[in-house]
Amino acid sequence: MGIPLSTHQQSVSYDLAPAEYRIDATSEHKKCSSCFAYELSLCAVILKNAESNVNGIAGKPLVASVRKVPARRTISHPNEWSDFVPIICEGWATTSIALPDGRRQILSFLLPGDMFSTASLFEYASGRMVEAVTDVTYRAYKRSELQAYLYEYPIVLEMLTKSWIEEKKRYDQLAIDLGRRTASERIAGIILDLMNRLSKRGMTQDQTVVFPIRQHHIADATGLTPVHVNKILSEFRRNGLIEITNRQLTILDRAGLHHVANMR
Amino acid sequence: MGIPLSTHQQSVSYDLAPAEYRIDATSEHKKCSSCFAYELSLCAVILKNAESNVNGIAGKPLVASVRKVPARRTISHPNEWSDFVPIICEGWATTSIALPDGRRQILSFLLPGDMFSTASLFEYASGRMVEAVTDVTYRAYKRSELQAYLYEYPIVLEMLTKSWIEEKKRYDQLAIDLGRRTASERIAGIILDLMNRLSKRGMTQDQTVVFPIRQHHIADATGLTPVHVNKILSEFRRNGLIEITNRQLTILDRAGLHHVANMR
DNA sequence: CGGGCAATTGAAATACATCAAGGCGTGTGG
DNA sequence: CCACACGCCTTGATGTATTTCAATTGCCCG
Repeated sequence: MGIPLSTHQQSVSYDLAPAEYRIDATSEHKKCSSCFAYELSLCAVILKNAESNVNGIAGKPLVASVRKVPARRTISHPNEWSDFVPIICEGWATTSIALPDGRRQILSFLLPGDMFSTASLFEYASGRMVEAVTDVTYRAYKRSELQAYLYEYPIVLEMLTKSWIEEKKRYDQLAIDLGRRTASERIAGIILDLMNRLSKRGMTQDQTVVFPIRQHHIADATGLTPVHVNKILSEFRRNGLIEITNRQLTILDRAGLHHVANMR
Repeated sequence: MGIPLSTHQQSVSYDLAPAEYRIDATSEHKKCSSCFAYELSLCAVILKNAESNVNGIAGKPLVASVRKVPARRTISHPNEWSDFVPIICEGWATTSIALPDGRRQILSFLLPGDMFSTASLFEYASGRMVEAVTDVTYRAYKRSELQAYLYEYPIVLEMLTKSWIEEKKRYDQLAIDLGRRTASERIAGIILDLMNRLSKRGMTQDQTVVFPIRQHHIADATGLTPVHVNKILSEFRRNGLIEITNRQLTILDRAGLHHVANMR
């Protein structure tokens, strides 16, 4: 019939990343506050609360286990049960869902500061697969503790609803991208979107970023075929829009790319 | 370039549906509890709380304005500001987003008991267009009051997070549908999904339902062209899977349809 | 040095879009 | 009551964006 199969054969056995060590968040403060995404993420809120140690529960600082996963390893399986809420500290990961026959759709790329999903605060299994693109380290907060925090500190709740709304907007964009945009638009769009998110985190130098994702990732994120992604990327290069060398992406003609993306 | 334009030309001027009358929810109890979606929706929770009138805020029952909108009218515009959280009582509606050039993607069909979006409890403008398919009546709760309710009654919050998670699952499905499924799968899938949701509401008689949506709605929901939708529906009919007459859809071969949909 | 993963390219196939025309049903105005 | 327009469905012919298939290359890593 013509079904685009998954583009990435999964040869990894079920293998939960072990908690390497447990720390309380405060003791890691220095480390966290130097994180790329510090101000964006829940982490900042959590740590600041732990610091301004005034009322009841702040006396008991939030415990997070730090975990590390090598590149290309599965971090969590669709129906894996977990009592922890993970937030990325370093590296890139993907969340995706798959059809039984292997077709796969990447829902988002996870960057430092991202929770796997906002809903992970309330659900024990996300229904999604999370995979490391590069080596990844993430912090896993105990869900029950984080929830207690949530009810205790209105600002945390507020932060959460805000990021929920953000997430919804991204979903909406994803839907219209996949449903109604051409291949070039989707690919240009995803590049620009990633650039934005990276630059918010201070992870760009001028117009270039380290760009660890493979073409098959782009394919799975855009609902296209790796071959076709390749052709369109070549076209972008030919037209002087971008340049990719050595896992580094640089945008040569931002306006041009924006125009191709047909952005909002 | 080959851009599928919107399939539905919008000739409706900006026109906010007027609040026809204001009532307090308790006085409408009989009406609401006979609603198709009574047990599924927030409404039940709200009314039951209003009834079991024990502590503080329940003394002041939630006020909802009931509004009616004729078929094909726009209910709310993408950046329209509103202090109300709407829940459908009767009729079908769509939520969609559009690109500047007119391409459009339907994100979901709204049925009785559905909120426009779970996030509408927290955001003043959804970024989405909501349009009536049939005549629609909906209830608009004041956001501030509903939020107070939320913080007061844990069960309401619980209900909300549950429906949030449901919503997330639907988003995920939408993404993989649009990104990775064939036209036939998408269309069969949407039919089965609607049947499920309708039957949960008691809106089916045996295998047939009233089916007010047009082919262009299916097109906009599946990311396809009305023409192509038509061809695939014809095929379904030819193969004895479904039958559509007189705004009524009946499923003749559920197993077959399921098989075409390639469902989970 | 071999083997798997990734990128690249060309040729052929196909799923879906576009274009075009006609029909049917319903409401509307003369 | 007819004429007419309009929205919707239907169908065929043609075009094209994207997939599939296949083969080659380079690269990194053990």
